[in-house]
Amino acid sequence: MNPTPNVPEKPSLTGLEAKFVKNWLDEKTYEFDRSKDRADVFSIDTPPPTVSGSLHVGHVFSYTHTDCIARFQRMQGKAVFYPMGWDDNGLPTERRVQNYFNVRCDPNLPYDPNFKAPENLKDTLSISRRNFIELCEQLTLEDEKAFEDLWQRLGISVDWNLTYQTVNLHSQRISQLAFIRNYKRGEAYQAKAPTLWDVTFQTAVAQAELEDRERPGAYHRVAFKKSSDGTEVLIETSRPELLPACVALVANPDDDRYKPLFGTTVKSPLFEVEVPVVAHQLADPEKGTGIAMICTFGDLTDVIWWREFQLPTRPVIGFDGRIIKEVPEWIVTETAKAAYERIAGKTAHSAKEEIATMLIDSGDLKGEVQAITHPVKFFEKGDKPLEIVTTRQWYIKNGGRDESLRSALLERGKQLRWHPSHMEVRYQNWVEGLNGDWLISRQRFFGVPIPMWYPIDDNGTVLFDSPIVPEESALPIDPASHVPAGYSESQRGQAGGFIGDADVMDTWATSSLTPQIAGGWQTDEDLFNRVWPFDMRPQAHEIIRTWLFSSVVRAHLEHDSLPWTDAAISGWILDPDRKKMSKSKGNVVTPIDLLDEHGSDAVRYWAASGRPGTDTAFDVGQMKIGRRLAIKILNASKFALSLGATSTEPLSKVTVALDQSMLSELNTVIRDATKAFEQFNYTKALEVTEKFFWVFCDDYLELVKDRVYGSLGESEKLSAQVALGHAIENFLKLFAPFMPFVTDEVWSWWKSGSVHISTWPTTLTLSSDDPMILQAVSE
RNA sequence: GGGCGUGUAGCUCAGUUGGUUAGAGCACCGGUCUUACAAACCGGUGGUCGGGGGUUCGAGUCCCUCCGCGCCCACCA
Repeated sequence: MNPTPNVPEKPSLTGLEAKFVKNWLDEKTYEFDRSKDRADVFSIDTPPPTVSGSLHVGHVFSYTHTDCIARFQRMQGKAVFYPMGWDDNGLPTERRVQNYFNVRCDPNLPYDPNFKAPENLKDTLSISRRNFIELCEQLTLEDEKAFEDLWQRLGISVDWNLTYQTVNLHSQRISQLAFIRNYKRGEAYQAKAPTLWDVTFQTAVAQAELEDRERPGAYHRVAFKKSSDGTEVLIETSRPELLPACVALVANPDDDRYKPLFGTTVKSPLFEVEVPVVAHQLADPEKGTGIAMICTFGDLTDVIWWREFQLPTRPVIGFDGRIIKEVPEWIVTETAKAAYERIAGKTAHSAKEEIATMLIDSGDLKGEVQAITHPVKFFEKGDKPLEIVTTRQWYIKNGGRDESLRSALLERGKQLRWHPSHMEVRYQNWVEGLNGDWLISRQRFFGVPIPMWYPIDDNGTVLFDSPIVPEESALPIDPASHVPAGYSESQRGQAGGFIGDADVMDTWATSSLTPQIAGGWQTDEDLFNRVWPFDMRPQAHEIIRTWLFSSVVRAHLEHDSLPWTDAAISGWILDPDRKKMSKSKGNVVTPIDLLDEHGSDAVRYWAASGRPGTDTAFDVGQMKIGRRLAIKILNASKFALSLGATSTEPLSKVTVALDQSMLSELNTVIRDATKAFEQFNYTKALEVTEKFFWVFCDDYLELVKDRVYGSLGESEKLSAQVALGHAIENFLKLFAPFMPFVTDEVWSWWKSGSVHISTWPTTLTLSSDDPMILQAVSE
C-alpha cells in the first residue's frame, strides 16, 4: 500500500532544491552500486571542467543533457557510474597559482615537505614542482567546492564519492604509466625535429592546439641574383626577416619560366648566401612570382621541402622569438655580417621592418610592398604567431605518419556511435588531415612530468636516445627530484651520472585517460572490468580533435578497443545575436543567478530543449515555460490526488472507455519517450511527454472531475481514480530525468523512496486500446 | 579553397520513409477570478517553409543551383 497522500495546502517550488540535494546525499540515491556486472552498468566518462575557469551557462546546458541520460539509465535499472573530475592541469591553473601566491615553479628545486602556502609575498618565490602542484590542489579545492555546489543545486546526479583531479598523484601515476607502456611498445618516441613553437610560453605545441588567425601581412618582392650572370630572380615573401635563413628557392617543375634555373644556384640579397633552385609539386605557379624562398623555417611547407631536399638548417629565430644574436656561420662576407648585425636580437616584427629598409637601400626590394591579410598559425592560447624551431621532443604515434594506424583509428571512429551522427565527419576530417604524430612534451613547469631520465656519459654528453625508464611500481615520479635506480642524487648532472627530463606532458596526455583514471585502471581492476569500455562520452564538438581523438588513440594503443561505445556531442549556447556566448563579449550570465531566478527544474527544462549537438539560443523564455510546467506538475498532481487517484489498484479497474483511451495515449508517450532516450534524444522524450501532459491537464482532468465528484456510479469513479493514479505516477517518472526536484517532491506526497530510483515506465496493459476517444471528446 | 551543419509565424523551435486546407510554445489581440493552478483557463490574428529551377498525380520533405549564417579543416611564398 502507498502511504496516505500527504499533499501540502499550497504546493510550492520554494525550498525544493535544498531539501532534495540533502535527501539524495543522505539516502545515497545516486551512489554507484559496484556489485553490478558490466551488463547492468551504465558508465559515463564525464568531462572534467577546468576548475580555475569560471562556470558558465554552457556548463549548465551540457551537463544537464548528460544528467537526463544518466537518470533515464538509472531508472532503467542500471547502476550508473557517474563520476566527476576536476581539470586542474594546464596553463589556467598554473597562471592562477602563480598570481595568487606570487610563486614560480622551478623543477630543479628539491621538494620541501614542510612548505606552507606563503601569504602576501613581495618578491616572487621559486618552489619545487611538487610543492607547486600541492598549491594547485590547495587553491583548486575551493573552486571544486563551488562547482560541486552548483552541480548539486542543478540536480546533476553524480556520485560524489567518485571524484578525481587531473593533476593529483593518482592521475599522474596513470598518465605516466600509460606513457611508459606506450614507450615500451614503441608508440612513444623522441625526435629532434622542427617543431611549432610558441615564443611567449616558450614551449612546443601540438597540431591539435593550433588555430589560424587572419592577420595583416605584406608581400615583399625581393631580388635574388643568379650566381652565373647576376640576373635577377624575383621572389615574393611575407617574411623578409627570414632572408638570412633562406636555404633554397623552389618553383613548380612544370613552370617554364623557371625550368632553366633548376639545378643552378642564386645568391640572396643582403646576406649573399648561395642557395640552390629546386623543383617541387607543392610550389604553386599562381602564388606570388611562382618561385618562393625556402627558409628554416617559415612554415610547414618549408619543413616538407627542407626534409625532402635534405637542405641545410639555418635557423635565425631563437626560442624567444627574436633573431639570434650571434652572426651565423653561413653568413661570411663583411657586408652580409653588417646587415645581420642590424637585425640581431630584434623581434621578428622589427627585423622585418629593418630588412625591408635595407632591401630598399640596396635596391633589391622591387615595387611597392603589398598589404595583404593572410591566415597565420597561433597557439590557441597564445597571442603571438608561432615560429618553427628545431628541438628534441617526445611524440606518441597517432596515425599522422603511419598509414595502418591511421586507418585503424578511422575504423574506430566508424565503430563509435555518434550523437548526432554527423559529428563523425569531424573526426574523420581530423584524422585524415594529420600531418605528424602527437607531440606531447611541453617546456612548461607545471603538469605531469615526463617520467624519464637520461644517462650522461663520461664525456658529459647526455644520451637522450637511451633513456632510463622507471619501474612501473615506482610511479608517479618527478625526474627532477627522484633518482633513477642505481644512481645517487650526487650524480645528477654529472659526467657518468644522469639528468632528468625537464619537460611535462601535454595536458591532453592526461585528459585522454579520463576513463582509465576514473574507472580504476591499474588501480582497481575489479571496478575497471565493471565499467570498461564506458557507455557514454559527453563532450563539446570543438574538442573532438583533442579530447575525443586523443582518448581514442590511448584506448586503441593500450586496450585495443574504443574507450566508449557512444559519444554524445553537445552544442554551444548562443546569445540572441547568434554568436557563441563568451566572456570577452560580456554576455555571460552567471549560472547561479539563473538558478536563483528561475529554479533548477526550469533551467534544466530550457537546457533539455536544446537537441543533441545543436547550438541553442540562450532563452529565458524557455526557462519561464519550464517553471510553469513545474508548477503545473505540482498543481495537477495535487488535484489528482485530491480526487482519490491511486496507482495501487490494478489497471483492470479502469473500465470507462475515456480512461482507457487516456492511458492508451500515455502508452504511446511511454513508447516514444523510451525510444528517444535510448537514442540519446532527451529533447524528443521531453517534448512528447510535455505535449501529452498538457492535454491530460486541460482536457482529461476537466472531463473526469464531475465523475469523481460522484455524479455516476462507484465503478465509474474508481475507474477514473485508478486511471489518474497510474497516469500521475507515470508522468512523474517520465518527467523525473528533466525535473528531478518537482517530481521527487510530488512523489514524496504519496510514495516511498525516490522517483529517481523507481522503475522507468513500461507499456501499461489495457483491456481496450483506443486513443481516439480522448481526442474525440477533447474536441 | 574543402567539408559539415543550418535557414519554417515577430521570437524559440517541431515537422518521422514526399500525401489531404503547414504545427506548438512564447509574444500579441479578445474573453473568463468555473471550488488544482490568474506563474491559470478558453478563443483568435499571424507563414508564397532563404531565392530560383527540376523530378512527381502530389515537395517544407527528393535532385540541381545560387544566397545568408555558424562551425570544422586547409602548405603563413
